[in-house]
Amino acid sequence: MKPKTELIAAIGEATRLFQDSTDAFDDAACAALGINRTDLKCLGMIVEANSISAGELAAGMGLTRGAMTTALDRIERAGYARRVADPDDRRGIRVELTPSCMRSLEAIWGGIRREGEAMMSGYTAAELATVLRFIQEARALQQRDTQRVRKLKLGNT
Amino acid sequence: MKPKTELIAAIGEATRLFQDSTDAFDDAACAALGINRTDLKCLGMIVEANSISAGELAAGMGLTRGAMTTALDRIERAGYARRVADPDDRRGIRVELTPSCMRSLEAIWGGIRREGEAMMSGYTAAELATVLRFIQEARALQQRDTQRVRKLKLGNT
DNA sequence: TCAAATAGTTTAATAATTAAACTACATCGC
DNA sequence: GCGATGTAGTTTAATTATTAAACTATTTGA
Repeated sequence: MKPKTELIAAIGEATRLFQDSTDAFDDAACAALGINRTDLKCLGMIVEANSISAGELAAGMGLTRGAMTTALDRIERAGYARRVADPDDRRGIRVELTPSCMRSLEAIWGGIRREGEAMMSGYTAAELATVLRFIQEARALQQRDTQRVRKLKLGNT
Repeated sequence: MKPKTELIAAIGEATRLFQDSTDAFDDAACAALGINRTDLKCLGMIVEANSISAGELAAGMGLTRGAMTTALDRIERAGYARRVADPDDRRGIRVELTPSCMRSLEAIWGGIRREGEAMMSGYTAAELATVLRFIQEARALQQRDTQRVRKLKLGNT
């Protein structure tokens, strides 16, 4: 077994490479769908929520409502989502994926999801529990540090 | 211990959340530095390479050389990198980080790197080896699937 | 019931990117 | 050596994405 310091350095590097590879995957997904990264992230949020208002979407995306309007115009024109009237608020709309979009997302992510599950089934439950704990701790740490960085003002000293 | 199917589902979800949190961290880093995501990714590539030509940078970023010129203009104006003449090719330039940029990057990433190392030191060497293997397998799988998705043409059926 | 707030759209201006033309230098075949 | 061809980076014009702010329609609540 390698010493811990080496393993720790290797995990740091591997994590960075994994993030790069996630980025490349998302780029390929955008190219396949013929949309940009903003719109892909938007589709992801709609999938999570199942149905979501334009305002909630804008807030979650970190976009202005104006930008959200044009993004939804693009996405709707591409046939991936639809605005539907909000039954509870006549000013509002809700956004839903089209069936065609769900099929496309499945064509892109279905394979890697199934392969990932197969890969993970090669680990013992104890190992999986370790991996899960690791990922959750890493995320918690990263979220705390994001708070710290948000307060950071760099004077470019 | 939870059953494996539950652990597998939980790891999938945790990975997604970790990616979102990485995205949020990078956004905060951009805000602190006063640059955009393109330029942040660019700084990351320069850090990795230590010194890199404009053309290599453009290729790595997936940008045209024209876009690279304007990105480097922005980054140089912000004081984070410098063009220096390539000693081996009088047409070429090489890009390097400024000392000020290195300090800013350390101010942003130094904390999380140290905290990450401290967090990992709470795991046994065997556990770390499992985590490392997991991340590397996940990346390999994702890279194979990226290839597949690159060939995918979706007719939006 | 009317004033203030909210949801979404529109508009004008700005920022980032591409494609293509351009300049300067390097390299390859003769 | 020398000219043809290729390469590195920049410039320019057009396109795309985003913001800020004004605007319309509706809701909320005093």
